[in-house]
Amino acid sequence: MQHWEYSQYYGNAPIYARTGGKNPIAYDVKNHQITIKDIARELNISKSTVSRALTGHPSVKSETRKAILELAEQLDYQRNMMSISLITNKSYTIGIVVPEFITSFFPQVVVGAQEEAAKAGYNVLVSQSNDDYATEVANTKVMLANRVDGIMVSISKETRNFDHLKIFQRKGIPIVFFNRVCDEMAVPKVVIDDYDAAYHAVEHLVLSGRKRIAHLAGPEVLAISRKRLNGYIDALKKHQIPVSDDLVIPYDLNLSKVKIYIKHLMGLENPPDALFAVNDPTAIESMRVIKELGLRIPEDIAIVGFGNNYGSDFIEPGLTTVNQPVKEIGKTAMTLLLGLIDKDTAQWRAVTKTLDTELIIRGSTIKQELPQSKR
Amino acid sequence: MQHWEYSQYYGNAPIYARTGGKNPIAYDVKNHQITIKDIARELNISKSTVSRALTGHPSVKSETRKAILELAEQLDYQRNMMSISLITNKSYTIGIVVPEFITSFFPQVVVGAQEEAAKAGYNVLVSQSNDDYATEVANTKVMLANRVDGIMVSISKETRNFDHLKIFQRKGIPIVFFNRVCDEMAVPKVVIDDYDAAYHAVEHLVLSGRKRIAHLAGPEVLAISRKRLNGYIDALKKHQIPVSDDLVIPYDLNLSKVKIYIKHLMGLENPPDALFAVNDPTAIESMRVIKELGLRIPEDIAIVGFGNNYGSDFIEPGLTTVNQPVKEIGKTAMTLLLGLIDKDTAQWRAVTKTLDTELIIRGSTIKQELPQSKR
DNA sequence: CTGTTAGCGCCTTCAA
DNA sequence: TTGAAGGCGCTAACAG
Repeated sequence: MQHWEYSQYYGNAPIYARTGGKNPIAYDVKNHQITIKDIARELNISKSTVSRALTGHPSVKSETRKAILELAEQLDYQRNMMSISLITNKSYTIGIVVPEFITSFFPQVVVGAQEEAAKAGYNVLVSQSNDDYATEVANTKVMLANRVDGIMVSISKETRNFDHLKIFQRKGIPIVFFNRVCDEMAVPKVVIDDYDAAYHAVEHLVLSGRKRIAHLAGPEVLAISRKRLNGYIDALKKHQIPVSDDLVIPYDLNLSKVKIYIKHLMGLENPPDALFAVNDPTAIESMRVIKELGLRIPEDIAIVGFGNNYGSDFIEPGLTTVNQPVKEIGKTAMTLLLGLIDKDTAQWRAVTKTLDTELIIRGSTIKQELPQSKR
Repeated sequence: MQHWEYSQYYGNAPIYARTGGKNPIAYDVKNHQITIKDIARELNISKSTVSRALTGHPSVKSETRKAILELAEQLDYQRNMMSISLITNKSYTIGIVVPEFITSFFPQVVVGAQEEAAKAGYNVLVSQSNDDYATEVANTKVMLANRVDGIMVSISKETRNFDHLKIFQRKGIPIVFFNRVCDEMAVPKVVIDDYDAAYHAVEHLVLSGRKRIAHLAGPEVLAISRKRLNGYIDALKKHQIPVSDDLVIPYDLNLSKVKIYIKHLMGLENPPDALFAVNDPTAIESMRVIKELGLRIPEDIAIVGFGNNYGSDFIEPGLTTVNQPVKEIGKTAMTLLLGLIDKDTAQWRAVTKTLDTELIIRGSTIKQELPQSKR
């Protein structure tokens, strides 16, 4: 039996040394991962046989195979993925491009996507753009340079030109959009039914007796904003409530501006009795400002958000909002993406998966007995 | 390593077909990244010359160089990092191991680290363990298999055995711990002064007149928990307040158990008049339960959290908590880590960087006029 | 069943 | 200033 030992000096370069063999060998561990060559040399057989044994090829004498596998385990051999990548021209890496990492939404999507990717042996490279177009472009270049096998994208609020993403299409690298999608590209998308969710959210306000419902709308560039706006409009129309331009505020998702808009709205001669905010952070910030103005929620004004983000349950009153299956979005997008890799581009189908949402009703629209709803 | 500028054609479709040359060539874009070989063949010169020109080696006739660079730009040549990795035995990838991705803390740390890594041309591979030991071990194996050049680690709450991390040390792959560090490993660490921060947080409670201060303490395995506990104890001692075992609740960071503990505490014959929670999510959940019990914050019981997480400013009342420089933690850890890469292990120094914290006082400890403090 | 050879894309001697 | 050859670690095709 051979005997291997590690030197215990943490400060010094750890030496991987073998004693007692016919040819005592010493691997400087730093910069020397065990290779097939090492195993072949040690057992005095050819590299190809070692490779075959390690890859499970049947044509290896069981005796030889056993010796190889044993030694490999002993030496803690790990196949160098770089060479594989070089051969297959694949990186086994998926890029994920998101606009931000501050709210819990995108991190959670990434977690879902990650788990799916891991199952298939893929790694995930995440980049966030701070909702900045130039950064997004730079990030996608990095993805390209890293030869990602596919990308999952949610665009920044500034992105109007999609050339940096079309490059991927051209190179045959599959793209899947999620959440904030690009309408002009015919690629798979994972979304929720923003229109429908918004419609129901606003209808909920109407049915609870509100007549003047304001909307803090997101940037028009984002399909997601347009759809939510349309849902808002159609819900009002359906219930014969006039859509007033005064009450629809276009806004760029910059939270620091919410205060201005809310003060403006509440200062109107005929202020709104409800607010539908394009997302939860906006809704939450609105609530803060409204409370600062000394108004009561939901008595003076009801609030509905969108996203069921972290915090929307413990703010007071609890925020009525649209829940979306966050992890599921990540998983679905990744599954779609992995399905496209290694497939001929001719077979790509621009499917759009629409996941279900659910309106979660809390104290910001309906006065509740408890300080807030149970979880 | 030399830098190579890429073409900036955003608007035009970079076409991988060149017309008008003596041998018009067209590359099937799918699965055919432009290589040095392509350029050499096209210009009818040797591959080595092309390589030299692209890497900025001076010994290339300026005429030849120009032709090469031009064609490279035209064809949008991008050096294949895999071959470089194969040669240098480096992946230009840093692994980051975190316990969770739900609260904003770790995502923000990752963003900070990412930015630093990108500057140095490194990519970042993130894995989260869901605070599960087995997952953490599996994730580190993935890091290893991917030949990361270094790892940044914050351990899970279950991790008591560090063999999976010591492997990196042995292989000469640098490690830097942050936030939740491992005391028994002599490697660089980035932390905040948990003891000091806890001390001041508790002292703040004492100075505001509280006498019976409870503590929901984190798992003893985590140094971070022990330090916060010690800060708590010493602050009490300093002010001649007896430390009562009844008021120190050991808890495993599982939020669903908070309710039990709070009910227990508030049901005591002599209930606490203040609570120091080991982190913000715990503090926030405690506030929820306390409000459910019909008690007032801060009149009946004051609350202090730790972390200044997302949400601690808009919960009501605002949560007094310890702010930590989140992005800075990521940046610092990454800088330390990058400094170790390519250095001889003998030169590694187990420095510990301690970043400054700040106690943010809000309505959960001091009654405030406004619904909550301004941002 | 096993060994030899070639090649993935790139860089780096060595030679011209 | 340029070209040819070798090698990074691995797999696959082709011989034995």
